Amino acid sequence: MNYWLMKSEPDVFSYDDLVEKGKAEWDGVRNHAAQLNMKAMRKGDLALFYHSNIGLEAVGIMEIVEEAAPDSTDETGKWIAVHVAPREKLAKPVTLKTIKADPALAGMVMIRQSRLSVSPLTEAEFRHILSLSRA
DNA sequence: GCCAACGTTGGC
DNA sequence: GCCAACGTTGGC
Repeated sequence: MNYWLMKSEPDVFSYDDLVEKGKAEWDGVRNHAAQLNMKAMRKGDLALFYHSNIGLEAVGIMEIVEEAAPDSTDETGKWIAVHVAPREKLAKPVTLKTIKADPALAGMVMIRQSRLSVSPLTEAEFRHILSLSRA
């Protein structure tokens, strides 16, 4: 089982939008590093949903329910997307500020490479963020 | 194949 | 609104 962090601007697509839809294609990713991460995703993997630009916080957990397949919004046939479903909304969002201030999370790929929209998390990082959301 | 110019992302 | 990081494009 692998863990991931996926960013979306909430005014475009928020965690609540995902809850409302029940399941959604994570489309529109046009970055090779992010694409590689999505190709490595397996059914059952868990991902944190992070709100970028507005909110700047991890807000919920989702599950990868379908592995990489052609992105329906892509006409070139070059890009893939996965499908995700909501699992659990965090009791308390974990802000970027909190993440940055926590030495246990200093190694997060998202922190090192802030522009990457899909990044891996270690199991320890994933669990640590969940514990912060309950604090 | 290099690199300058330019565009985009995302935090501040 | 600004700027750093970084990916892409295009001239050479």
